[in-house]
Amino acid sequence: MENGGERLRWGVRRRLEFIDFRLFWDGRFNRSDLSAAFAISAQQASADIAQYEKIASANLRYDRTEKAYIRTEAFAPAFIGETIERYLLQLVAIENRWMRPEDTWFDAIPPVEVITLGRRPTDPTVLLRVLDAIGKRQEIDIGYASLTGSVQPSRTIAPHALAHSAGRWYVRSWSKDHDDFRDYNLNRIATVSDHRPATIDPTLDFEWVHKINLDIRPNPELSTERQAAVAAEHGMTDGRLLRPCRLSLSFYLMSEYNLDVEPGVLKPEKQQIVLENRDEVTQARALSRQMSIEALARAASAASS
Amino acid sequence: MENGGERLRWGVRRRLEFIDFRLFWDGRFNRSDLSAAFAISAQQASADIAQYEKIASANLRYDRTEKAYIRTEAFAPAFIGETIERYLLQLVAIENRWMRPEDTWFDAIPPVEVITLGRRPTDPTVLLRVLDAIGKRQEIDIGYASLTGSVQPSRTIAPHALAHSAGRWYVRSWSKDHDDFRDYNLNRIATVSDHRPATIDPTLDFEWVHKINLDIRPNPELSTERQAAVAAEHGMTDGRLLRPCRLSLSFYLMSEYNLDVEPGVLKPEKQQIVLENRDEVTQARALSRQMSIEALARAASAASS
DNA sequence: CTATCGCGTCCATTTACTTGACGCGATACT
DNA sequence: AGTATCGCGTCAAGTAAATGGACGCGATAG
Repeated sequence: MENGGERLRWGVRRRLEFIDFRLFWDGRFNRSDLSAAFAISAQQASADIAQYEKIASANLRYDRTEKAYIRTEAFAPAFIGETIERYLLQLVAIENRWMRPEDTWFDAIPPVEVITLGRRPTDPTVLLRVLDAIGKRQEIDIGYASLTGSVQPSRTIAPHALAHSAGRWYVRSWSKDHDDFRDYNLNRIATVSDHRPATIDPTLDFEWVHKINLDIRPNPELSTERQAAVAAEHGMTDGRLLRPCRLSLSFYLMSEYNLDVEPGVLKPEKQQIVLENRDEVTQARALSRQMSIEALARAASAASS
Repeated sequence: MENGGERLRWGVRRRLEFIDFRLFWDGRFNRSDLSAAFAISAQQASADIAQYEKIASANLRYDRTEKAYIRTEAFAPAFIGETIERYLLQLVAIENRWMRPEDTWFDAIPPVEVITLGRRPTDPTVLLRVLDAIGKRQEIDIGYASLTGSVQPSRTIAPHALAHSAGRWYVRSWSKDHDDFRDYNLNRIATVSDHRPATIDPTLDFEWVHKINLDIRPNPELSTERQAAVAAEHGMTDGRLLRPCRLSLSFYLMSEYNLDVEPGVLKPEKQQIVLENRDEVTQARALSRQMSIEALARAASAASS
């Protein structure tokens, strides 16, 4: 039941996947659902259903009074397999208005509540230009939505990587105005105007290049029982979790889990994990940052001489 | 250039979308890319490319030395349109190992770094049983991974909704053991064994049913300038944001943004927004919870008499 | 300067899919 | 009752999609 035939044409396979999908999420589907979703004739839909029945006959039965195919108790996904997370993400995207329900296979959207403060959707053109600049090592002029709302006149940046944390997208870039490396919020870049070959070397971004192991442990102020629970939840071994992490990104992870707050300030429930080597991390970050700035200054003076 | 012909067969349309996709993300693609991705012949791939050129000729040109179709400056997505977020989410999913790269259209995964502590992937069977129970108003017996690692013997719950917050999935349910409504972490439900018609009324879950407006403002301890910035970032009007929210979910939102911390405890940068009506919210939540418990008790005694 | 590779295009053939028509069982209408 | 309707399944004939095979072309590698 697990493997859903390899020798099917791509299109047919997608339609059998659709059947699998609807059986999974709704427990039922129609011949007309199938023909509507793929704009195929009823006859073809019938043929596809017959095919699906050949492969996974135990998964469904037709109910004449319901006028629909109903999932059986024995149902086991034959096509969508382990890709459930994908659809869960789609639900989140739909609720956030990043995706239209028509672009998914959902019929009735399950009763899902997504709770977040949201963010601006990403502008395709901006993303494209940024990706290009990263791939081709270009510097670009961007219109950056200053946090006060107005769009600042162009700043020049040379982006070299994209990062995602806590639902936000960041562009790791060299900044011409400041002559150092910084993070720009992707969704705040309003426009990308010009592009030229980049002049700086992204490997000088030590804060990005260098990684460090975050030494994460349950908050010792929690009860022993609760500490064990936290350890289990994060898959710790021997009560600690070593999470390798770029220095510049450690900031976001620390921020997300309140690892950047002095122990004792927050109630332990608000700070279930703590960062054992917090000082080491912040110092390494500051040091790398300083080294980058100096390296950039040296590179600039070498170029001008 | 915007609309990409409606009268194409579904399969062909997907392949033109693929061309659009690869042009967008990689700036280039091959005939062999196309035939490999969809398991079609080279001839058919050629035909598809010709079709794409007919619709959006300005988007690409063939480079003989590169042996590939290259995106032009004038490129404007003709098929993938505004659904960029979808692919950004796929990148996150890939990095989190929730999705395999083969299940997406990405060739070279863009240099994306996803920073999170991760979570267990969702078990399809568990999700299916839970969704069923929600849709058919059933109560189920679950094996819940106690936080200490061991799987607790079965508890009975009657789930009635799914919620997502800060990357985690919750199942809002009535709990038989406690005779009240609680949240269960979906990824900690290890097994779902039996199911029976539910005996309780989910509308008694007042903490879920009742909504409240979270009155969110920039932290007044920030500089005026920075406050304006925060206001802009969250799309506030007149310096405040009213976010309607189920009482039970307000907990997660407050937790995510440190709205549940007393003002003054954290540095303002760690608490850029504050909840003006925090007391109102916590009181309303406690009250609703109490009302639910009493209503459930009344219902139980009425049923036994 | 020949071997190789990827593209484009001609052809005949196979397969997928459509349009059209008909019967069957379950529900809804009068 | 009877009859209209709807969704399913299927047979048959026609069309569009896709394949396998063959050939020429330009660019690159040895």
